[in-house]
Amino acid sequence: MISEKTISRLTNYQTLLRQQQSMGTSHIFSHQLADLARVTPAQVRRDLMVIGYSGNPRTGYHVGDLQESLMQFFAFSTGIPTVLVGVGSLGRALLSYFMTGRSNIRILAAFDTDPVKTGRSISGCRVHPMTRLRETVADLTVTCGLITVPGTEAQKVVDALIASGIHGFVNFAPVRLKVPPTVFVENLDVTSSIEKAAFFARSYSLKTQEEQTHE
Amino acid sequence: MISEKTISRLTNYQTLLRQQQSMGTSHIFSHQLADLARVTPAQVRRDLMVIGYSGNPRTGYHVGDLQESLMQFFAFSTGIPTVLVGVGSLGRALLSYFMTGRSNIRILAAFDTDPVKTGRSISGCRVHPMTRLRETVADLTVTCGLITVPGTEAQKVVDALIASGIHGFVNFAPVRLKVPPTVFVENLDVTSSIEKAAFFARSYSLKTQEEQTHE
DNA sequence: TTCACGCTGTGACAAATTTCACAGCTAGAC
DNA sequence: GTCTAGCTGTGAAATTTGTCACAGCGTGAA
Ligand SMILES: NC(=O)c1ccc[n+]([C@@H]2O[C@H](COP(=O)([O-])OP(=O)(O)OC[C@H]3O[C@@H](n4cnc5c(N)ncnc54)[C@H](O)[C@@H]3O)[C@@H](O)[C@H]2O)c1
Ligand SMILES: NC(=O)c1ccc[n+]([C@@H]2O[C@H](COP(=O)([O-])OP(=O)(O)OC[C@H]3O[C@@H](n4cnc5c(N)ncnc54)[C@H](O)[C@@H]3O)[C@@H](O)[C@H]2O)c1
Repeated sequence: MISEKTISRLTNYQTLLRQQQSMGTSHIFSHQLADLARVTPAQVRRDLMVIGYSGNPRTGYHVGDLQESLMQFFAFSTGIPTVLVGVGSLGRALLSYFMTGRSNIRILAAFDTDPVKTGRSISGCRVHPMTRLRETVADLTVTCGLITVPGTEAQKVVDALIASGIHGFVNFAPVRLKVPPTVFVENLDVTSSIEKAAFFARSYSLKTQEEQTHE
Repeated sequence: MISEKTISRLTNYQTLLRQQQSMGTSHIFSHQLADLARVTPAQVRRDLMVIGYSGNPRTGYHVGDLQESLMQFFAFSTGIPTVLVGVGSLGRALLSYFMTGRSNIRILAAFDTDPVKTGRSISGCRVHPMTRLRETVADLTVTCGLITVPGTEAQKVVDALIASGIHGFVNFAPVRLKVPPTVFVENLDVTSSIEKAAFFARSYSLKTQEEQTHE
């Protein structure tokens, strides 16, 4: 079994490699990739073991080949098909970002209960009423659902999407969803992240003050 | 030293306890809180050790007292003062969400380089030009900076905020920032999270198919 | 051709994190 | 008062995650 952390780092390497390739880098050493990703060289080498790509002791990793191996490992060569539920302020921000495709993520359709929002397109993405979820999703082989509805609605929305056959979610609502073990949920709780940053900010800034006092 | 994971869970407990209290719950057992947070009861008890609050074997934890202890541990009784840099589509979504304060997070000011956006208020938050960053932040004792500028700009923005004395950041740009060890950065990379969810979605759905075949 | 340098791949080790399991306690029953 | 069921707090074990360190290899130099 392969850990979440490893997957996160591997997707990060993918992004960094794409950048490097566009800058004309043809080969890269583990310590260089490590610097970019802010991890140790040993970590990079260990992570790359799991995808089975081998580098060369003298020239390092071939950027193009490594990208190819990563692509194959993730099997996302044609982009990641997703749907978004909840076309509020956050939903619209995500649509405007991902519909002007700078990434390999494709938002194929959006859904909302509000009749004011349905029937038209936002940032080039069609917004459907929730009643049409099942039939629309069935046609699309969607890999991942983006949940941007209020917290109170999130559970029923995810239940409906699971019933339509989706196994992966990114949940922006500040609630822990209840899902079967065959479904993966990545929670992106902005509030929680700010609280975390604030906690460490305080503790780091206290540490800094102490050190200054001791000198 | 206390780990990031523990802090994340503790902030989550805080949110859940707030909800429980508003529902009239006066006491809660570790296994109940664990169910809500989707962790094990032992995990809850171990986490609560670090804040020094003790429960009662017969009645569990007193919701009000525990919240009080958490408040004191995090020292955020007056809310978390933040500033936001980059009033684009994502920045505006965050402003509209946090300025209609449902949480303890306060966005005290926003900044942008675009003269079209500066000088006015968005969702009740004043948007300043970047040139006024230093003086404005100096007046405010800000704990956390929210970075919602394009990836290419993120490093210079964070450098400027660090120079103004901010030690904590939530970074939405898809780049790894370079910061001194006295500064904490929480990266919220939406693209990366979707890729992660898509990877596990696929592997879970393959597993499901296999099991069905084996039967 | 031979050598030496500096990298990769990986077994072994170390650290961090989670879970186990149980002593000790406490409120209610009787 | 005494007993007991079922919780908490916490050492110790287990598991997960990251690092070390070095054998082995490929390349360019001589
Ligand atoms: N906006 C932010 O920056 C921000 C920040 C942190 C967290 N969040 C979270 O993200 C979620 C969305 O936030 P928002 O600010 O976009 O809210 P919003 O109120 O602007 O939008 C919510 C949208 O969901 C739709 N909706 C409601 N119930 C629905 C249902 N059952 N099915 C389908 N659609 C439904 C509404 O019609 C609306 O368009 C919330 O859970 C919020 O807590 C948002
Ligand atoms: N919008 C989304 O849903 C989304 C999703 C994933 C990631 N992101 C990331 O979040 C960031 C912002 O995204 P966005 O969609 O809001 O972009 P945007 O282009 O809509 O907004 C960026 C804002 O930053 C301002 N800006 C540019 N350079 C600046 C500087 N040096 N100092 C201060 N302000 C500056 C611009 O004027 C603009 O208002 C980007 O890094 C993007 O990759 C956004």
